[in-house]
Amino acid sequence: MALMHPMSAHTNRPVYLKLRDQIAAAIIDGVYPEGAMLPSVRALAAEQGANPLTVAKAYQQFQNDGLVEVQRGVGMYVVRGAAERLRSAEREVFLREEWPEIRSRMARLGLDPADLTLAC
Amino acid sequence: MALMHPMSAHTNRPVYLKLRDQIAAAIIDGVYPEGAMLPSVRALAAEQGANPLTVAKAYQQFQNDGLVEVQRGVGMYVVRGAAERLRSAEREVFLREEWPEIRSRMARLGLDPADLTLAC
DNA sequence: TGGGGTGCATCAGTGCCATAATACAGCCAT
DNA sequence: ATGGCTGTATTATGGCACTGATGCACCCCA
Repeated sequence: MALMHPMSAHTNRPVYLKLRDQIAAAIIDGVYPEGAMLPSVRALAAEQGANPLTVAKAYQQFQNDGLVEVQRGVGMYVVRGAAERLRSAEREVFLREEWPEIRSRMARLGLDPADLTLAC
Repeated sequence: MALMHPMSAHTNRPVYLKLRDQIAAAIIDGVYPEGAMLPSVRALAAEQGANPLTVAKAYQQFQNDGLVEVQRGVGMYVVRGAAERLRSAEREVFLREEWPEIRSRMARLGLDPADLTLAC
C-alpha cells in the first residue's frame, strides 16, 4: 500500500521561483549584504546548472520591487534596507495567506504548532 | 512600490489538486463517512464549476491509495478506515516534508509558531 | 429491455516553463 | 582603445501539465 501523495505541497515549483526564494533567503540572512553585488546571471546559472535567462527571470522580481539596483554593464547590487523590507513583506504575506491554511490543516491532522516548537 | 510576491506560495495550484485536498479534508472530517458514496464526477464537477475529467483526476489518487472502492457503473464508496488512514498518512507527510521548511521559513522571518497559536 | 445513472479511455488544444543560440548595449581595467 | 566582464532583447523550440469535448463500457431500476 503506497499512500503516496505526490506533489501534495506542489513541490514541483518552477526553477525561477525556487531561485527567487533562495536569493531572497540569502539577502535576508545577509549572505548578500546590502550594497554587495549579486552573482552575475551567468555565474549563478553555471553554479546552479540553470539557464542564464532563467536566473535573469528570478532576478527580475527584485528589480521590479526596487530591492536591487542594476548598473548596466557592471552588475546588480543589493539596495540599502533591502533585507528588512524583504523580510517585512514576506512576513506579511506569510501571515495573511499561508499561516491560516497551515493552521487549519494542522488542526485537521490533530497537530499543535506549540508542541512542535522544539520537537523535530 | 509594489513589493508583491506573486505566487510566492505557488498559489496557482492545479484545480485537480485543490479538489483532491478538499475531498481529503471532507473524508477526514466525516463529511463523507466511511461506506458512503462520493459525489459523482459529473455532480461534483457541476457543483464546483470544473470539468468532470478534472474531478476524476482528483478521485484517481484515492483509488490508487485504496481509500475508495470503485463500483463501475455505480459510484465510488469510502472504504472502512479511510479517514484514519488518510489523516495518519497526511500527518506523516506534513511532519516530514512540510513542517521543517515552514519552521526554517518562520525563523528567517522572525516568527515563532508558539506565539501564533492563539493569535490571528 | 430500455433509460439514465455510473466511471473511464481517447484525442486534441492551450499555455507555461525551460532551454538554446545569438546579438546587442554598457562599463571597466589593462 | 581593446578584451572581458556585466545585463538584456530577440527568436525559436521542446516538453509538460492542465483542461476540455466526445464517446464508450458498465450497472441498476422501473
